[in-house]
Amino acid sequence: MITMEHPRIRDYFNQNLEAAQDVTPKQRAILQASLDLFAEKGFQQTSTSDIARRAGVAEGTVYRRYRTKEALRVAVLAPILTHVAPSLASDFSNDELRQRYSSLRAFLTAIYDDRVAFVLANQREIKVILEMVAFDQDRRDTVIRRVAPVVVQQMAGVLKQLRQDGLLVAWPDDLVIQTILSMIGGELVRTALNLAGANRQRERAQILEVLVKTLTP
Amino acid sequence: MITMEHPRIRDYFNQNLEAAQDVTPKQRAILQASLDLFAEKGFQQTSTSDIARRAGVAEGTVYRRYRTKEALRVAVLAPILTHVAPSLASDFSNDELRQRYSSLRAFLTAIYDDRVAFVLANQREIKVILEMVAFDQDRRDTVIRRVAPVVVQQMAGVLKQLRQDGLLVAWPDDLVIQTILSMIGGELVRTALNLAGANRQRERAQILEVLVKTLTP
DNA sequence: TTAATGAGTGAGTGGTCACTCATTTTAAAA
DNA sequence: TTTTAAAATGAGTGACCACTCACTCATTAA
Repeated sequence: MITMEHPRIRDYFNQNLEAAQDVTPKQRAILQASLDLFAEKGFQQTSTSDIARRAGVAEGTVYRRYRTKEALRVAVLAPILTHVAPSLASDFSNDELRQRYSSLRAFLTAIYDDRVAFVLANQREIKVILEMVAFDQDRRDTVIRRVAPVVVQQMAGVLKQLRQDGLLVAWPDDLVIQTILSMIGGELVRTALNLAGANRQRERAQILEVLVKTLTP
Repeated sequence: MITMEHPRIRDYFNQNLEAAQDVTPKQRAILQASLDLFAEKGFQQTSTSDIARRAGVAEGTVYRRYRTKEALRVAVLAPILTHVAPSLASDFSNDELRQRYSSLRAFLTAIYDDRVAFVLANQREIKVILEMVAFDQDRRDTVIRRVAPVVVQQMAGVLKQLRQDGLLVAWPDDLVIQTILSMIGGELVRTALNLAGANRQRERAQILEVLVKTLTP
């Protein structure tokens, strides 16, 4: 289901913060306010006094822990990129799950719903990451080198099995993954641009139809 | 060919400026310098004194025609969005061109090469537009409502003919276009992320193979 | 009870920036 | 040549912003 509940980065982020006992309540408020404001207005458009006001804190308090505004951004995004995001990546190599993907359609449906729900549930956080990464090739490389292998590895197992069962074309894994993610990404962009029609279910069925046709041997 | 020459937005932009006789040379220099600097450093990071210096003009001159920096940004991007970009959209409804797309593969190859070349040749200008649109839903809607119909209309003619000739699946135009653009977009993202392998030609062939398989009846 | 610690404070600082305006330059009209 | 209107100038201005620092105060150790 597209509308199913999905783990929100924000929740993991907060749990992560509460688990860290060296972070005071005010510092936690600062990190949460930063994440919110960066997502709402963008990093540049957010002033440190904005953050202090939203966190209910003096501006100096912001600078007690974080030497610069940029360091604050890193402090907000680093845990998301290192702990939170990977732990949210669906574990397709999980044996139990692998059983369920007895057909190509079932597998594609699962991935589609999972990824769409994940992105929709975490739009704001993803936006902040994209903003940081957009004009910085080095950071782009860092992020992608952390995420890409996980994605490929997660999917490799299922793809192999589907191929053995004669349910999947004999294309290289890279190409299959790129095809799936391109179609899902295209749909998400369409949604972000408000081009999606009223009937989400119908569009979902169409996209899945395209993918099934494309990836059937 | 991916490496073929492609019209650059910048060139059309300059031609557009020279055609407008009510724009003084200094005002033209200001618009050109703005586009360059916005693309190089981003809008926020570009100061009006930067623009004046680059244009070889006093800062007051910048404000003679444009009352705010934001108005200057609009003045730079408006012609690109209204005149330049549409005139650069490949005219697939052109009769001569339609003759050439006698096969689905020929059509897809043409679109792929055209769009990839266009984006690569105009990365900087596209970046400026994306930057403006990223945190502003209204502007996003404005831009998309100007661009989307053109794209759909341009392609509708060829798609109809291909379908009549039995060369294209009987899916709705929207879905076909979304599929094509998703795969091309995916490849561009892959390139932007430095994930593309050394062999561009091979990847191009693979993507086209996927699209041909997907869109053949 | 006193001393030490460190999180928190907020007025302050230097610097930058978007924007203004009194003045000068330019060039076309008279 | 003189007049005139528009274009251009650039020093100036107030607002804002990232960041600092001298100080407060609650908590904990001695």
